[in-house]
Amino acid sequence: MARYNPKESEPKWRAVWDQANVFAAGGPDDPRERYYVLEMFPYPSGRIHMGHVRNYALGDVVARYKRAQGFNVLHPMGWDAFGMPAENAAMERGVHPKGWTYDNIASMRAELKRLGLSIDWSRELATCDPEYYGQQQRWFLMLWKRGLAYRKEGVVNWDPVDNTVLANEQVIDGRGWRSGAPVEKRKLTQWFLRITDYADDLIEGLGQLDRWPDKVRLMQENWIGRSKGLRFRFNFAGYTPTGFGEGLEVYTTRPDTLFGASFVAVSPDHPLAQHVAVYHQDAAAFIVRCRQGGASEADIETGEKLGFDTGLWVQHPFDPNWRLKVYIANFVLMDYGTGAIFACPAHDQRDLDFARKYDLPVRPVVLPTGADPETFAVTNEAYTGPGRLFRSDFLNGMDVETAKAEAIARIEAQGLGRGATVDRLRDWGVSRQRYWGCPIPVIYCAQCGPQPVPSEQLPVILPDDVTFDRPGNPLLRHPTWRHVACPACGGAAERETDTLDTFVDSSWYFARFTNPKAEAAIDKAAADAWLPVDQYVGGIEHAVLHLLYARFITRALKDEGLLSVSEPFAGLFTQGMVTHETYRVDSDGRWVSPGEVEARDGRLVEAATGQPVVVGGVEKMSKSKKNTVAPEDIFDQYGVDAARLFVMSDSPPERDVQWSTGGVEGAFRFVNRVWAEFDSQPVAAGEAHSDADERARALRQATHRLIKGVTESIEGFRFNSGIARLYEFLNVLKGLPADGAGPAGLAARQEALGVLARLIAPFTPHLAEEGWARVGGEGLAVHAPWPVYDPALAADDEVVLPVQINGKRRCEIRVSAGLEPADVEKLILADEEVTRRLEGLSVRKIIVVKDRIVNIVAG
RNA sequence: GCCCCAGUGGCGAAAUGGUAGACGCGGUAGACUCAAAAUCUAUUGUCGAGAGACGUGCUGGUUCGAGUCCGGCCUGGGGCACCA
Repeated sequence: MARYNPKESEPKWRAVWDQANVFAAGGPDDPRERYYVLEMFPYPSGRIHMGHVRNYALGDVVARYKRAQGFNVLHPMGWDAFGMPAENAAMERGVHPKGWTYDNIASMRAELKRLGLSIDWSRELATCDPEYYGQQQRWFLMLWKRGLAYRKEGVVNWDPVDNTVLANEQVIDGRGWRSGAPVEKRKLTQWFLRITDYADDLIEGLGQLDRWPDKVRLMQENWIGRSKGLRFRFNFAGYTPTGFGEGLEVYTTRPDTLFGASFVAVSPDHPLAQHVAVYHQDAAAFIVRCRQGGASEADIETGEKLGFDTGLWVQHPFDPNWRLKVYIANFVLMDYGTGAIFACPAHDQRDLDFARKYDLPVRPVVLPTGADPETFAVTNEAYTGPGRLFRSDFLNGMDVETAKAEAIARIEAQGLGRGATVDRLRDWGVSRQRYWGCPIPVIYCAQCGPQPVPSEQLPVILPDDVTFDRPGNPLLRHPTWRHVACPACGGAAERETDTLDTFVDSSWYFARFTNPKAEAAIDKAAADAWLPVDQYVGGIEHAVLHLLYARFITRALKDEGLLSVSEPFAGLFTQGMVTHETYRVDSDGRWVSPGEVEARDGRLVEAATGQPVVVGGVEKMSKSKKNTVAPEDIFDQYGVDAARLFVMSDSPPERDVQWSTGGVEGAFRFVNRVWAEFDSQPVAAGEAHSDADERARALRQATHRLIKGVTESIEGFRFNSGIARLYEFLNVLKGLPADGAGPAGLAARQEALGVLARLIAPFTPHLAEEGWARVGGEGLAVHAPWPVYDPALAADDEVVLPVQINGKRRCEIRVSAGLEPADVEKLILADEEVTRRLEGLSVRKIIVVKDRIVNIVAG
């Protein structure tokens, strides 16, 4: 009996799969029902990490299971290949982003292949391939034509050292994540995608995504942030600034508090503020101060409210004699609502802070239940709870919701405004001043304005001859690339040198996978056949950005006629992270990696120095904390199957899993023990033991229950429970005496092993093939159909019913399964032990739950 | 601050309102071995010699019966955040 050798076995089976091309998705004529499984494609950073192992192993379980169930499975892989790290590598190490990226892809592809994933590699794509991003340029131009892409001057985070725009995620504590320089707010003309056009639909669509985690749907809903309120205008009192004859429009969610109005405020970026600044030097200075990234960030952190009194006044909509001051205020955002508010300090904390600072009136108008209208006052904490309106004329006595509706109705009747919903969601700024991204296919002509690059000139390919010796965008200083003729007039013109946010690249790759070689961006027939993705698997960190952008782009492309679905992902599963203990040297606090730590005399020390090591928290594996474990090392030591098994066995897939050496060793032991069962020769049918038939039946029952259990666990994404069933079954199998099994016993064992090989196949595919071959299975395990259980065998014939007396378990009784409660009751009362325990008590009630439990209420 | 989720042995965890702790890790004892590793066997929630009692963050409630359902609190994690 040889020990299982994954190093020999695993590559062997991968070669067999490759040769038989078993993972290629079936074409249009394939009669099987289609099933599309997709994991979020990786960024080619260089090496795979345990998070990848977990993500792709989870997806692979689904893919292999569905294939065994008889589905025509599409399970592709690609690379989210554009992005900053490639440029950083170029700047730091002088390598070209393109070479760096494709090298990384090559090594990561090899690592992923080693994982034994059932991927259709013929569909592989990288977003940095011109065939991919060129198609993206084509549909980008379609969106522009429809007005879904547009240019706008917007305020961006600008890194003054790196000379580039930073995404919000790249700003840490007000500083650029790379340069460490304070980030400035800068106005730049940028390309935007009109995601706000789809805000309604994106919210409504969430309701149909019943195979998405509630958490993700909720996060998207919050992100879109719809609020209901009133949009109305104030007329100016006295002087009306030029251009504001229509008044000043504000948005509020609390129209009920209009009688508590104290002042009106506009954003520093509001046209009115700009207007005032023309005449007022102090106003101009105030606006500059608000704009300065650093200053305003700090103000926000301390929550300090700053304002500038414009000297203008507006009329209260319900009382023309009531005048309100107009301020420019730093806490009012231009890109939310109308960029202007009316303030009710008594019922809004920010307004209250501002009112206290500038000594403005605070008038409570909502009275909490039970409060005294004479004495109720707001001092330093605004009252935002429910109550009844008071000091509010026609709103008096109404609750907040009624008052809101009434105030809106009045304003509408007066023709000053309308009830409105406003979303927190902003349009998506997609311009990046980077080289390593998809060029935006636009040409700027001084005469003709922005022009789309003509179709025959697409794709706009990134030039290879660029330099990274200086910060900023290499495309901007390339000597020739951007100088082109205007497609309209033929005169001298310039290309757009910005590239698209990489989230654009990942917003449609799932559609491209359905036919990655298509002439058009999307092969409609293939996309219609495969989309939506039946099961998408990835990290929760993409709950909003990627998953929202993909939903948006899918809708935009549908409206463009390129797709037929609105929702790209019918099922979504968000898996947890892989964590590990952290270790630090006690004396100097240095992080040390698990491999550098060893136990000496019952204490942990750093192997190299002997210094004591303290165990820190369990955290996500990260290079900075040095708590990573390299997948390749694990594969070398324990094999791929053990690694796959462990990341799925120890925790439910949605939760974090803690990597531990002991844990992977346990998985490795299981692999070996399973192998030992496959490898053991069936005992020659000699003299059958007297209870051989009984044992055979018990094994068959266990086998069929196992099929049921594992199948249900996979269907419910409870892979850890499914694996526990397999462990359990192995213990049963090992516990059965080999001799005297008899013909029935041998047959049952043969059945058990054949079932086991197929049930482990999604988790440990290599071992499954080895076992399937050993037990004489037909063809390959990957081609073997998923076993079907016999319900009669999976059911119990006898059950042990616990007997409770007054809710406490006292004894148990063995009865045949399915026995009616009335009959159980008779048996119970006749039972010796029950009778003994009931001595001195009178039975009041007996509750029998069929095949479950008996509870006797006695007193 | 607002919104959401989770608290079960030494650890990761399991449990359609029905025997709490399956399965794994770790521990203990034993077998094999000259010895160790590996492997195998037994055992392992706490208290108790035992019968038994007590145990799912705390606290009330619903129920014949609550880890599970409902109310209040505590702790931890996540998301959003001058969003009017």
